[in-house]
Formats: sequence, structure tokens, C-alpha cells
Amino acid sequence: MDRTHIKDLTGKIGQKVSVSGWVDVRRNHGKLIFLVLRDGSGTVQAVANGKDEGVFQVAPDLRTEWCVEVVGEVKERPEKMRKDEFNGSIELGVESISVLSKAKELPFEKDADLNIDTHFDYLPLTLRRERTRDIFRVQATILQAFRDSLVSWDFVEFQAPVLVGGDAEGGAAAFKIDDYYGKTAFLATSGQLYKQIMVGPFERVMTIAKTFRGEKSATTRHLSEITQMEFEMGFVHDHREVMSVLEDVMRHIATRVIEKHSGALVRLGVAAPLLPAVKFPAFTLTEAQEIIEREFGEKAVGELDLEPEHERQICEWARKEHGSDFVFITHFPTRKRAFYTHPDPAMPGFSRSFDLLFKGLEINSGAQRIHDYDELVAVMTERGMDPEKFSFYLQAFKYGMPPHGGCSTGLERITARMLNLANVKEASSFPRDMTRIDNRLTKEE
RNA sequence: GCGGCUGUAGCUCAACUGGUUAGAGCACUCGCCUGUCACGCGAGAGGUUACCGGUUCAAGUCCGGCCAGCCGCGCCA
Repeated sequence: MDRTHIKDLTGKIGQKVSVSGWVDVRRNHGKLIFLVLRDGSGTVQAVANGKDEGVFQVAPDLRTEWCVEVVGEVKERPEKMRKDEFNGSIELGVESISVLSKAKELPFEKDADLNIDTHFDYLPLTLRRERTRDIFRVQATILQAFRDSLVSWDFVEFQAPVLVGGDAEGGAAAFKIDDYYGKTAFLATSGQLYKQIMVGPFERVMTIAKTFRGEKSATTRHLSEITQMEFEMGFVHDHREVMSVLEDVMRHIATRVIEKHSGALVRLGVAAPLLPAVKFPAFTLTEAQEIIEREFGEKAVGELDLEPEHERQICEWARKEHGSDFVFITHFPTRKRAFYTHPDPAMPGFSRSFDLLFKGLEINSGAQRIHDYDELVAVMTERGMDPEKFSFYLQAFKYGMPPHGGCSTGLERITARMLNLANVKEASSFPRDMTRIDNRLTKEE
């Protein structure tokens, strides 16, 4: 008998079907056993009746997470037993059960709150929890919405390398590969330089790139391995055109998440992101700092960046005053940003750069880039970098590079803020940090 | 790296100012249960209180050390 996916059962009332999946919950009433079956598409209640001896040779033994194949009839539930949830008005009348795989007792409480280290210690199992499935279904939608929107606007997706020849960008700490055919290589901290090179062939490019940061940071917003959703576009006049595209991408992502995952948002207890009717509010760093001083009495003006607490404050204020969970901060000090960041001639000392804050956290960073070869070389020299070491990259600029700009969004950060996850690590299916790669590094074994 | 907090059953947590045999819920085992949906009821099993040392008649509780985790800061995105 062909398998029916649980999401398709609604249309098969009265029919005999075969369903395969996991036992999500078991409620044993003696001569009546309720099972909640789960497959990749959803859940459904199955009812095993004690009158059926064949079924009752198996049903009482079933436990959480056993894999089973159940044959039965799709029935409407009795009027009073209907629930306002997916498949809440149907159930499966069990006629036979075959056990595909047994499961031991789970080492944690399935639907209760877990400490985050328990969650990580048992990831292959905790990922099966509804909460976790909700998080990563939303994340998959974020990724797809990012890709779909940019591709529809003629951005070409390319694959940025992960193995790179140098810790090119500086700033972020790179993981070193000691033996790359006898030489030293690094794991990419960003796809930035390759993304700029790709403006040459395609003008508009995007990539969803794995990047790696070796900072010794133990916080709720850092990971050692992150997914960056990046794009770069040619022939811009300044950073504002990049911000405009980014805003459209963010609106598209938010809309898609709201459309597809209203149930998950409810289960996770999170409100849909607040989008302003007009444009995302945007302030220069200095303006933002003045607002923080005025509204929160914090000293901020003159600092090179917003402190985490200031990011939270300006977002709180923007939500109240502008009805937006998104806030752009522009014009960071030139010396605080990467070497390729375009200075703003109208604001000496400041650059055509921006961060996008979302619900209190920086989720994106971008800028117009320097496209003039001589200017780029001069800036590098000024910063004590050796242009010779970047000759590979600089070829693109020597041979006709248009004015361009782009940005990069941290997938885990936007997911975490979208769903109000306290720790960004919960937004990574297999998080890597200072003390974990699959196992705790400190665990004795 | 610095600081704060935490570590008790498989999980989530109790145990007042140190005081009898360290408890509960869930999970697990056994029994009962035909409409549950956090099913219910009864019984049972499950502990070197992270680890090492100290103070005390007496330590889960106080002190020192050590390990681990979380949170914040720094740094970063």
C-alpha cells in the first residue's frame, strides 16, 4: 500500500491509508490507546481499539520516538472530540501496526523547557522537538525568501570559497589550516572580496556563504561558524541604493515568514515583526547617539560604534516612535570599518556604511565600496596593509570596476531575533562555539 | 581574557537561619482504565548533592581549591 503523508490525510476521510512516522505521544487508556503520529509533513492522532486483538499485540508496547508504519481508516472525529489544530477534526482508526524501529527512553523531557546545554548535548534528538522544528522551518523560509527576492531582481547566485589563502580582511580572527599541501590556509571570515570580484562578471551577485570566526567570544550573539546571506551590486551612486534593496529583501522575508509560519510564531510566543508603512527609519551613528543620550540618558556621542545596550535602546525607541522593528544606522567612522569601505566626502571621517538593527541586534552590515584602484591601494597602504598580498583581489579593480556596494546578513542572528530566541546558538542547527563541535570539547572521553 | 550567577535523580526544579532516612513533577517499570489530547489512578525503581580538601557533634547548605555551564562585558558581525 502506498504511503500517505500526514498532511494529505484531510482529503481522505473514509479511505484506508498507510502512514509512516514516529510516535510523538502515547496516551494509553487500557482498552483504548491514543497515539500522535508524526512524519515530516505533520501530526495526526491515531486510535487503537482494544477490540482489535492484532493491533493490541503491538500497541501497548509503543513508546515515544518509535518508528512505525500504521494502516488504518481516516475518520472524522466525534463532534465533541475535535480540536482547533492541524488535523484536529480527523483521526486514524488503527487496523495494523508494524514497528520499523524502536527507541530508548529520551534523556530529556520532550516538550518542556530545557537548559540550553542539555539541548546541545542531545542535538540529534532535541532537533526533533516541535520548538526546534519550528525554528528551522522558519529559517529555511528566511533563506529561500532571501534567495527568491534577489534572484527575481536579476542577482546571480554564486558560491564563495570557504578555503582562502589569507586572512584577507583583517579584523575578524580566522581559523588557520596548518597543512594545506604543506602551506598555510584559512577558513573564510567573509565572502566579501570574492563577492566584489563577482560584480565584474555579473554586476549583481548574491551568495549564501559559510564563514568562520575564531574570536574568543562567549556571548549569546556569537558563533564560530555562521551563514552569511550576502549581496553586492554594481553601478550604485552611494550606499542608499544598497539599503533600499536590503529593505525590500527584509520586507519580503518578514512577509513570507508571517504567511507561512503563523502557527510557529504562536507556539514560540512571538509577535510578527513590525514593518513601518513607509521606509525603515535611518539615522547616522551620531544622530542615533544623540537620540540615546536624549531618551535614555546614556553617554554615547563620540563613541566609534553602538554598544549592545545602545542597539537595544535605539530599537526600543524606533519601535515606539516609528512603528518599526528595523532601524538603519549609517555613517560609521571610516577607521572603524574595513579598508574597502567608501568614505563619505560630505562627512569627513565618516563612511558610506550602514548597519541594519533588528529588534535590538545588528543583523546586517553593508556599505558602498571603494572601486577606484589607486584609491584602494592608497587606503591599504595607509592602513599598513601590503597591496602586493592582495594582488589577486586587486586585479578586478585594475581593469574597470564600477561603483558598487553590498551587505551581509547573519542568518542565525536574523532567525534568533525574528523568533525572540535568547541565544543565537539556538538558531544554528549544529552550532559551533568555543566549547563545542558536535560534542563538548571539554568532555572527557 | 575579566566579572556575576549556577552545578542536587535521565530531564526541570525543591530542601527556612547547618540538624532525623535529600523531595516533587515529567520520563521509566508494573497494575488498573473505551474518548484522551500535559489523559487519569495506584505501586515501584532511580542519588558518591560535579570533583578535591577544610571547619563543625553534625555540611546539599559554611570556607578554600578545582572543573564545567550559563549570563554580562571586552573583542567581534
